[in-house]
Amino acid sequence: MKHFTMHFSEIKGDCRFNGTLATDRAGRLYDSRFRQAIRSARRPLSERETRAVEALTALRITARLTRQLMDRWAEKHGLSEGRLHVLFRLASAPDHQLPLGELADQLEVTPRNITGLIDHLERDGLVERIDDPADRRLTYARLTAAGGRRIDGMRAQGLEWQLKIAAGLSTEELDQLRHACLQLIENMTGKSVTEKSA
Amino acid sequence: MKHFTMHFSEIKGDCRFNGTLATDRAGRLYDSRFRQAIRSARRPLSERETRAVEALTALRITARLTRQLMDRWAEKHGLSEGRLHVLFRLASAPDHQLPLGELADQLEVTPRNITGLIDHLERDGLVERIDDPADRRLTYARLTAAGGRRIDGMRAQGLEWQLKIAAGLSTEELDQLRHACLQLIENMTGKSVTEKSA
DNA sequence: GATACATAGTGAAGCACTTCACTATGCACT
DNA sequence: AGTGCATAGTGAAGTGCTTCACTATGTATC
Repeated sequence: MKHFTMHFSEIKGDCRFNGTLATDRAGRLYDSRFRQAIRSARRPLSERETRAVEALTALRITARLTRQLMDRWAEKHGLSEGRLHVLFRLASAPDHQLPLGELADQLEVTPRNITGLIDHLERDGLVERIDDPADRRLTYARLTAAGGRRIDGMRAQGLEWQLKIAAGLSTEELDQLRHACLQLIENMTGKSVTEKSA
Repeated sequence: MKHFTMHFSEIKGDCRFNGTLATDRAGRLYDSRFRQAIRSARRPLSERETRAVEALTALRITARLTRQLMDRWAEKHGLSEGRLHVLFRLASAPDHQLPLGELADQLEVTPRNITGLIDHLERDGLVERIDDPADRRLTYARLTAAGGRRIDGMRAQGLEWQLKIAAGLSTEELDQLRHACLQLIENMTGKSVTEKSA
C-alpha cells in the first residue's frame, strides 16, 4: 500500500510568500509592501487599475503556490503533473476509459505526448491500453485497479487539503471567489454563459 | 524596436475551458457540468465541501489559464517564465540591480540556476553583470537600458490586459478576490498578518 | 481494389528547469 | 598566515514537456 499518510504541513513546508500581509479598514487582507510599491511607482495607477492589479497579483501568487503544492503532491505519489491529469480524467470518464486521441484533446496535449504519458503510466501499472474490437484503429486508456486505488486515495487527501486551505473563508466568500474566477475565465477564453438559473 | 503592438485577442486565442458556464440564483457564475459531476459522485460531498471544491477548482483553472497566457506572452517577447521573473524583480529593485544570490533567494531558485538565467539574459543584452568593488565576492545583475525598455513595454501591456481580464468585476468584487486569495496564501504558507488597519 | 483519411506509435531534437558534485575566488576571524 | 565561510561559476546528468517529421495500421469511399 503506497498511500502512507501524508500531512499537509509536511508539504506546505517550503511554500513561501514574499509580501507583507495586513488588514485594511474593511477587514480585508492586502499586501502592504506591494501596495507601497505601486504607490511609489513612476506612473501612478488609477483607483480601478490599482484594484485590478492588486487582485490579479494576489491571484497569480495563489496560482503559483497551488501549483507548487500540486506538483510536490503528485511527485510524492510518483506522478508528474501531466500523468496526474490523465489519471483524474480517466477516473471521471465512463468505465474509467477513453480513447487516446480524445484524452489528448481534453487534456490539451499533443497526440505525440499522450503516447509518452500513457507509456509511463502503463509501466507503473496504473493504466492499461485496450484495443477497440469495433474500430481497430482506436486504443483506449483504462484505469487499472491499482490506478483506481491511487486516484481514490489522492482524491480523499485532496479534499482534506482543500478544506484546510479554504479555512477562514465563509461559504459566502467561497462563492464569491468561484464567481470571480469564472468571470476571469470567461474573459480570458471568450466563452460565455450558456445556461441560466439552475 | 521590438515592441510591435500585440493584441490581447491574439494571445488568448487558444485558451480553452472545458466546463459549462451558468448563472445561479444569486447571479453568480458556476460550472454546471462540474457541479453535476460532484453531485453524481459515489461519495457525495457536504455543502461546505462542495463550496470549497467548486471555488478551488475554479481557482485552479484560472491559475492554469493565466499561466498559459503569461507563458505565451513571455515567449513572444523572447523570454522564458524564469527570465521574465528575473527582469521584473530587477525592475523593482533599487538601481535596478541585485546581487545574484539575493536574486536567487527572492525568486526561490537555486544559485546554480540563477547563473544560467543571467547568462541567457546577458547574452540577450537585457542584463549585465557588475562587480562590487567593496566586496569582490559579490556580483550584481543589473538591468541594461534595453532591458529597462523591454520591461517597461511589458508592464504597460500587462496593465492593459489585466484591465481587460478584470472587466465585468466591480471594484468591490476585485477587493473580495484579493482578500480571498491572500487568505488562501496565508493558509498555504503559514504566514500571518503582521500589520493592521492601514 | 485504389485512394484518402484517421488513429496511434516512433525517433530525434530542443527548452527550461532541477539536482549533485565540484572548483575558484575573496572576505573575516584567530 | 591559516582556517573557515560565503559567493559565484562549471559540468554532467536527469525530468517533463514540446515540436517536427515520419511509419504502420485500419477504416471508409469511390
